[in-house]
Amino acid sequence: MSTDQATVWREQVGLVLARAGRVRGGARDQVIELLAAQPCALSAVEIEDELRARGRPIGRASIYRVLDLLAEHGLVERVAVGDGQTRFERVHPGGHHHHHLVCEQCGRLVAFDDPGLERAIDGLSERLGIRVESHDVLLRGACGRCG
Amino acid sequence: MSTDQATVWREQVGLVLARAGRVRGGARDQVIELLAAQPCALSAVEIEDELRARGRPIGRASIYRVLDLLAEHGLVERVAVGDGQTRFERVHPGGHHHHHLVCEQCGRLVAFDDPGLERAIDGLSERLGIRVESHDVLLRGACGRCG
DNA sequence: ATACGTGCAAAGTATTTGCAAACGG
DNA sequence: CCGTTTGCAAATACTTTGCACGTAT
Repeated sequence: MSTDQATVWREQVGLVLARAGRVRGGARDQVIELLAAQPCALSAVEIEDELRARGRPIGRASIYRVLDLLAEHGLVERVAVGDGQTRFERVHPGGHHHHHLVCEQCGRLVAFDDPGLERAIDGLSERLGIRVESHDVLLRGACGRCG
Repeated sequence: MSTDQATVWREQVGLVLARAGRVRGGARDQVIELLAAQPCALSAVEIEDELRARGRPIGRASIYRVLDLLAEHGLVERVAVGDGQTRFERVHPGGHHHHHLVCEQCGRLVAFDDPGLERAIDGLSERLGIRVESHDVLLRGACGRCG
């Protein structure tokens, strides 16, 4: 068995979808393959452009349907950066999740994680009398290259 | 002088816009008045609906222009919740900013703040070698009423 | 008078949906 | 075969822009 992150995720996706009675298809495989190889989140439009650039053009509607399907099964996570585009990135079973910095200079999306931040957020439930199911942190600033 | 939050903000807006050479207008005053009275963020569409319901219909384009103007001058902040709508809420000079919880049951947007969270985020700049200009935290879960 | 403000209609962009054809098991 | 998947085109939904007219100072 493989421990490579991309491969693990690809296998996980295959399992979950098969169990859900889904049949494989060319378009979906392409989207999954592309997402598996990404270090960070991509939008539907970015996926469309990238696949077209690779000579595997796929209908935009299909891309949205694939992303919806993956999101329903918790295989990808929606990342809202605040420009009018929703981005998607793989979610790993273990829960090892991270957050993002949008670089205001180069526009790149950079991932990071921080245990202290997670701890601070975990403490909120109790302190505020709410139940927190999930959370997102978005930073704006300058990335390591631009800073 | 008033210390009421809503009034302070309204006065601040008047000052800044006057200094920027802006002339008052009916539509803008309505939007500002509405935002001043809000406890939390509103979208352009919500503003339009609310003003229409109050018998003061205003063109949607004007609402967007007013919000853009206010945002340019740092008088409102954009809040992205991840449904395809941008929301806006007043920003206070002192910087006393907060974050949001989207209740998955009732859909309400609830504000909260937490010094520990801010501290954790402030520490990131150094630890990650990036420069953080601003940040947003979005929680999903159940609010006090629904939890 | 002059620049700013406003509304309407049209354009733009991201996303969703309907439907018929192609495909997988 | 039969249900799933796909692509296309059309429909939505939010937001932006162009333009003619109204208004504040």
